[in-house]
Amino acid sequence: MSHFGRAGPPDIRDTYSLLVLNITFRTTADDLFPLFDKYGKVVDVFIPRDRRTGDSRGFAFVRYKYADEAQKAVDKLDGRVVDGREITVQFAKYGPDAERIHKGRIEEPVERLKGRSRSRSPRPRHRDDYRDKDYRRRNRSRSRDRSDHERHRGRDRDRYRSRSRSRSPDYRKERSRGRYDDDDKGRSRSPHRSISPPARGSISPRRSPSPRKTPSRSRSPVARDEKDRSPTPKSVSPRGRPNSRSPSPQRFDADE
DNA sequence: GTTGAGCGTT
Repeated sequence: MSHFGRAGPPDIRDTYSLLVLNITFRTTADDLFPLFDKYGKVVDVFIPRDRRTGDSRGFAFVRYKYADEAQKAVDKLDGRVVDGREITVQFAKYGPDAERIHKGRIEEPVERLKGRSRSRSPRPRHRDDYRDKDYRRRNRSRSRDRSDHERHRGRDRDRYRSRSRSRSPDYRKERSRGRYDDDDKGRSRSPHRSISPPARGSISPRRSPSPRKTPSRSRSPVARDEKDRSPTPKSVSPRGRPNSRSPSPQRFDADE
């Protein structure tokens, strides 16, 4: 596939990694290999792609055997138009294992800085607030696994939702906190109001299309008690049958 | 089918 028939990094002992950016999404390692191999000995060419879709991310890693050749390739291929797109070739700053890289060369792993190496350079936010870009950046840094439930669909809607959740409560606190607070309090303190569904302001994480048919069992035992007791008060005898229908007979013991 | 700043896999 992307690799030369190998699965994983071949040998990064003395290789120089080059980062190729701005490449087309259709460009594959096979297309870059001959291009980079012309300027030096290319050990391996890897193009990070999505694990689900399998699409290229738009950048590739070209590993050279010698730094001089890599430098030459950078100087020659940097700015070269590939597949109708100007690619950007530069030395990789970070290694696959977050190891220290000196001039694109992967140096020996440093135990002391290993934990700290994770902290990448704090790149300034270029765009104002791109949702798609943001999720990609975060996922790449934190988790490689990202959901594709909404990749190119419902950007406005998603953005709104995200904003609402992302926004700190303080933001709306100044605005609707007073009103909501009052409402919440009145709703919470009012015993006559059983359970009130979240009108708005609170979105349920998951909606159950098929509600349970037995809410009285674990919902409100008191209601059941009252119901049972009403029609058949004799049935429930605290003395005759201490624990036959009582949901919590321990109470009696505890009470005593 | 879409996109475009960035740093990687058995």
